[in-house]
Order: sequence, then C-alpha cells, then structure tokens
Amino acid sequence: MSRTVSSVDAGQTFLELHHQLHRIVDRAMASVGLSLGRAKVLIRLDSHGPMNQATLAGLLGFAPRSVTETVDGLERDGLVTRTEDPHDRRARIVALTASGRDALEAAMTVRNKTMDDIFGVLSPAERAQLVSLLNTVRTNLAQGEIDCDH
Amino acid sequence: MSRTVSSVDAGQTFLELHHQLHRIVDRAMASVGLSLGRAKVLIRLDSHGPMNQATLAGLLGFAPRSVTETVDGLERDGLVTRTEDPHDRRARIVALTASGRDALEAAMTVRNKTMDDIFGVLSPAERAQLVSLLNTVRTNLAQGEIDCDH
DNA sequence: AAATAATGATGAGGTACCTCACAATGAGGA
DNA sequence: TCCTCATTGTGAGGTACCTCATCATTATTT
Repeated sequence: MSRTVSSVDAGQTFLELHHQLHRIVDRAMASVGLSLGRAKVLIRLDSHGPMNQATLAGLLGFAPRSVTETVDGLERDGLVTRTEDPHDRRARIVALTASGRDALEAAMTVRNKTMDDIFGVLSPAERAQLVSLLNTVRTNLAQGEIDCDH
Repeated sequence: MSRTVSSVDAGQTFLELHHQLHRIVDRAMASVGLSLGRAKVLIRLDSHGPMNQATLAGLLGFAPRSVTETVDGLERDGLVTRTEDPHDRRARIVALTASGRDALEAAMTVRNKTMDDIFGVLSPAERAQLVSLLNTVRTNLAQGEIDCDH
C-alpha cells in the first residue's frame, strides 16, 4: 500500500516532527529557566572548558553573531562569565559559573527525561536505526554542502 | 562496537541534523524570494483554498499570532490577499493571488530539488524506514502531549 | 616598518516562531 | 434581553537563529 517515499516526503515528515519536538523540549527547558540554545552553549563549556566565542561558534555550528547574543543572555543571568584573553585582546573567554553548572545539571535532567518521553516509544534497535539513517544524511550534508548553484 | 543508542542520542542527532537542514533549505527558498514558513502557508492555501487565519493556524500547527505575522509578510509582498468574511466580522479570509501561485510553484521546485539533494543519499527503502520511524515518534507525541507535569 | 589580509566580537536589521493580554465579535443560555 | 463564554485577530514583548557591515586587533606579506 505505502507508495514510494520521496525525498520531499522524508523532509516534510522530518520538519513536521521537528516543529512539535522543538516546542516540547523548549517548553521543558523553560521550566528550568533555560532554553535549548542556551543549554547547548553550557554543554560545550562544560565538556570543553572555557573558550572564546569564535571557538564556541565553530563547535556549535552557529554564526559568531548568534554566540554573542546567546552568551549575552547567559551572562545577564549569571550562568557564564566573559573575561579578557591575555593573549589576544580581541577575544573574550567564556566560562561557566557555579550557578551555570547547576543550571546545566538541572537542564540535562529535564532534557533527558523529555527525550525519553519522545524517543522512548522506539525500541533501542529502532533508535539505532534512526540515528544511523540521520547520520548518513548528515554526513552527506557536511561533505557536499549542497548549494552548488553556480 | 556501537553502544546502545539512548533517547538523548537520538534527540541530539535529530536536532543537529535539523540545524543544518534548516539552514540549507531556508537559503534555497530565499533564492526564490520566499522562506520555509511562508511557503508552508502558501501550500495550505493552494491545497485547501481560501480560509481564515484561525483555520490556517490549526492546519499548520502554528500559534494564531504567528499566522498573523507570516500573512502580514505575504500580503506585503502581494502573494496573498486578506478580505473580510461576510459571515463573521471578526475573521479575515486569506487567499492566494496569481503571483502567490507563481511564487509557490517556484518554491516547490527549489524545495523538491533541495530535499532530493539532502535525502537522496538514502535508498527508497531507507527513506521509507526513516519516515516510518519518524511517524511513530510523531504519533506518540500527538497522543500523549508529553508535558504531564501536574 | 608599512601595507595587506585574516580574525574576534559586535551593531544593525531581518525572519520565524512563541506567550500573554485584549478589543471586537459571535453564540448560547437565564 | 442581557449575561456570560468562546473565538478571531492583533499589540506588545521575547528567544533563537541569520546576514552584512564595522572596529579593533593580530598575522602575514613585501
């Protein structure tokens, strides 16, 4: 019965799911006073240690400008600090504060729970399959960068 | 070798892919003077005919306020019109214009091509599998609505 | 050393979503 | 009829991203 699945169908489904998923996860994060974007930054800072914003942008795949903005918010809320880099007077080093670490921990708990609520319907084997498929797509994306519109 | 795939892994991969995918698709759409959000509205209007914004919001899964904003933009660019509903003086009926239909057609072409570039790496069978998995998740999401934080 | 290029961060401005509050209208009941 | 309640659309304000232009600094070339 199920007709061949076009790429557009796949994209459509992917995007629709994202719309719902994002809303749910974001709302969950908000209950801990954070958001997805902010959590992403905290996670990187936690696992890689303090770094300047350009590095952060590279790791996150964000535009540098977006990092400035997100860090602005985090700094305002006291979750990170920005200090001068002694070796490069342009750069500003972002570091987690104690309460930033606390917030991150709370956020991770909520995020884990939410993701479990969402992807828990799938069996471990199905999850593995899903991740494998998504990674295939992602790898191809990274390589080709698509936009060959010359 | 590959350890069990947690729900968080799945979510992580999903979100990371989305970040890239969205950027690419959006950029592609921009080349035709549209955007993903705007295209979504045009698609609905094309397939369901003119309708008020509340209905549109329902179909799209958007907040009503978001529809107002998107339609504002489309109207400004002459792609849709807003007319009064003779049966309900609160409502405003949104309809495609001729140039809206043209824009949609161009957008669909670009979108199809882009999605092919992205999901074309997968075999039809893999795409079917992917869509099936995503739909499983989505269905579950729609049912439970998750946020049982009472 | 001087000129040029690359890089780090940010200002300005844009789109796509969201929530919450509210005016106007519509619909159903006392 | 009048009262209440639901619904439509929008103002106000917020977050997360983006691009492009710009300034200060560092690195590279000549």
